[in-house]
Amino acid sequence: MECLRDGINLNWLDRGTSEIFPDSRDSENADENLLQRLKETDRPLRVKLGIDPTAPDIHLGHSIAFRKLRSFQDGGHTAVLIIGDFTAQIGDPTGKSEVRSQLTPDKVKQNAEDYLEQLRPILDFHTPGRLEIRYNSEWLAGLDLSKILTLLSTMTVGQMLAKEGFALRYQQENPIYLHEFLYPLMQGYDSVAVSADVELGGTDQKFNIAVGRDLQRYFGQRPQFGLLVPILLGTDGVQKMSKSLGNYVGLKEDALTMYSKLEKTPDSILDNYFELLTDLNPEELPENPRERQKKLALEVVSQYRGKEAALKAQETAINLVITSGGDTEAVPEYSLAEVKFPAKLFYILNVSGLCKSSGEGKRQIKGGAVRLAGEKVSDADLSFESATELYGKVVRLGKKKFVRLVE
RNA sequence: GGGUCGAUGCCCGAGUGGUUAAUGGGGGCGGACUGUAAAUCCGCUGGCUACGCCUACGUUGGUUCAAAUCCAACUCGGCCCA
Repeated sequence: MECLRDGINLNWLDRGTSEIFPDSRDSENADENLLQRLKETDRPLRVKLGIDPTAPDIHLGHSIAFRKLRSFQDGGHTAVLIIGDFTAQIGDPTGKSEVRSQLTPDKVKQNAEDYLEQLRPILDFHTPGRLEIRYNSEWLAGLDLSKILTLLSTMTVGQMLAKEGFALRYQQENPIYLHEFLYPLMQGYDSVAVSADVELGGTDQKFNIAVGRDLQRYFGQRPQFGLLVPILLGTDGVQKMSKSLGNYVGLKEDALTMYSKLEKTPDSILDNYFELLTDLNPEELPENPRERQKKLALEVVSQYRGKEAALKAQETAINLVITSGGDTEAVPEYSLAEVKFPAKLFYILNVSGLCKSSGEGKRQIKGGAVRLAGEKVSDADLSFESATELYGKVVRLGKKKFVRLVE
């Protein structure tokens, strides 16, 4: 992924790419063949990627598009990050999406900063000209009604209803609000506002990106290319990765947590994860599925937390299983300072975050899931008189959740 | 605006006056097995430091000894008509 003009090496373009459109691979026409366009261009292309500042943390699922964006950066192009502070108020109707809470400008700003912070390991923030950050309220907030009507008049209801999400909801007789129709148009207008040459997005963004092309054409611009990346499946291997489903790996999680989640990646999606989340050559991966899981976990954690932390997480993870808490160094700590004694164990399970509630804590003990300093606890009402007797001990829930109790 | 149907626990979905946090499925969590996987089997699946006390079937009132179940108004949705 070297140079701009004689960029012979464009292999990165296809890795983990789900679809590029328009897609005429044999064409010499740079308007319908992105590869051709990349070879011909005499200036950095403007590669747009929109982010939604409603969710403060991002996970590996989001990382795919950003990784692709990084590839463009490394190829000498300009990443144009659009922070959808304005569109966030409407909510992308892609997916189920319901009423969105209105975010205050401050909140949006803070989310955006958090977001950018998490992207540091992925994107090139330093090389001049490689990154441009824009807020779409800049051009959307000031649109007047006549302009909005112009936007609206470029599409028909039939076209809107062709969008997968809408079609489904319409068919299932679920409500579709009129303002939701505006979302694709606003996102499309973003492309006009920043003169995008390429827009990246998940496959679920195809419609919106296509609208961008239409609008650019309408406003006399050269239409952008759409480059779609797959939606990453969650660690359950079935549903898409999402925080609300709990099958995610967050970009700002600690090394051990990330490692623990990744090392149990289901076999069925392991190859997929390697392709989308790493740059490793499939040929060079270990044969043994268990070793592959470890390799994946190590590799991905290294990207975000550094190699050293990743290796340490791996070591800790292995030790934890073997010794049930022998090497406790990397285990998250929980301070008992706030706990009032005498205290029940199920209460500690709750406040330390191991369980969602005291009730769950009690149930887990009954179910034989809880160990204290390696010993299985069977008394659901086990209580402790003082904190000192617990200092340094590791509480374990199930196989992979640990907390070390400290002063 | 009119008519009509609907709103149940994370999700779907039973229940239509009376033990009981409320059948069942999914999902989730835990146990066995294993490769800390998949498949399979089993258990758990409102909250509270808890022999008891709270809060729950769209909202608010009402009828009743008793209501998720009956009544009224309201809110929100679907469909049909305009």
